[in-house]
Amino acid sequence: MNLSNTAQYAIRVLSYMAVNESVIYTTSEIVSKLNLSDKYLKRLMTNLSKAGLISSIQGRYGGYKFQKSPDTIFLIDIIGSVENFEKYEGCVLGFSMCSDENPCALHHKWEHVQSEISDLFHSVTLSQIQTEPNMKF
Amino acid sequence: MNLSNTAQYAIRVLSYMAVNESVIYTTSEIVSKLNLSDKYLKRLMTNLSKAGLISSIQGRYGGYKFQKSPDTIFLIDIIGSVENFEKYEGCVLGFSMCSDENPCALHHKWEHVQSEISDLFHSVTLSQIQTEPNMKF
DNA sequence: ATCTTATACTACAACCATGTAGTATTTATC
DNA sequence: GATAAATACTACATGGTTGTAGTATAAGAT
Repeated sequence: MNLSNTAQYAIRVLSYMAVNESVIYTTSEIVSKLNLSDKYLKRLMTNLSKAGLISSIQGRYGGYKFQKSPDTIFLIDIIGSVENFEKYEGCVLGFSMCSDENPCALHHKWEHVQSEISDLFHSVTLSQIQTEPNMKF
Repeated sequence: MNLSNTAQYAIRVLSYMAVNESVIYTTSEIVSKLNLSDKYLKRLMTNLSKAGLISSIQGRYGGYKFQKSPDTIFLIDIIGSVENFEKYEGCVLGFSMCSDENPCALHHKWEHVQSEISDLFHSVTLSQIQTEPNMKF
């Protein structure tokens, strides 16, 4: 599906935080658990805060916690907060106008798959993501 | 779905050529019909030739024609000839290992959609793409 | 007030996809 | 053989994503 690395990180981080949704997480804990770049994660967390998904607590014993309840955060909210989600919903061949009346070569074949992709991202919330023992973050 | 521009171009060009599969097409004709960059298309055509999908005819009255019959060219062949298709089939969160036993956060939700995407690209050939009067290339 | 430990900001580097420019090569026609 | 019309090749430019480095700022603990 080719989500950007940043979007993948965002989903992984928030999934991890959603396991205990009221805990305050520091970047150093997230970095050690998810094994990703420290500096890059910090920037990402700032962006997720600005997007209103989480809130930051500065200073000693600071960190990040959810600003909205995980059951109100949809995958599209996460992805949309770090990149333009439209690139995943527009015409698969890149046309700005593509419809049943004036379709691209793949329009009819692709229509059904596209709606499944969109439905999933629009309907799945953070709290609906299964947390099972063997799950990786 | 976020195919690369190059992959989108490739599908559009070959869809256009498939309408009259035995005709020799010059880059200038394709450029004028599909309205894309002349130089970039030329490089793309060279790559599609090297990939074995089309063959080039140099010199005067030259151009490009199909090397394989359009009904033997699957979408995955086209995309795979210009970029690494695995990025569309791997784990949606980017893990190199992701399975039912050791899944990522989205694994179970995504599984079904992923198989629909893969099925489509693996099963649809150029000749199966509908050519209707209002279709755009 | 000062120290410590967090996040916030800004600048820069590396890489890849995309696109442009110019030259070289090939081959049918004359 | 010379010309014309096509593809092939090489180098460079641009922009976005990803990642790194260093400094600034905030706020609790003492």
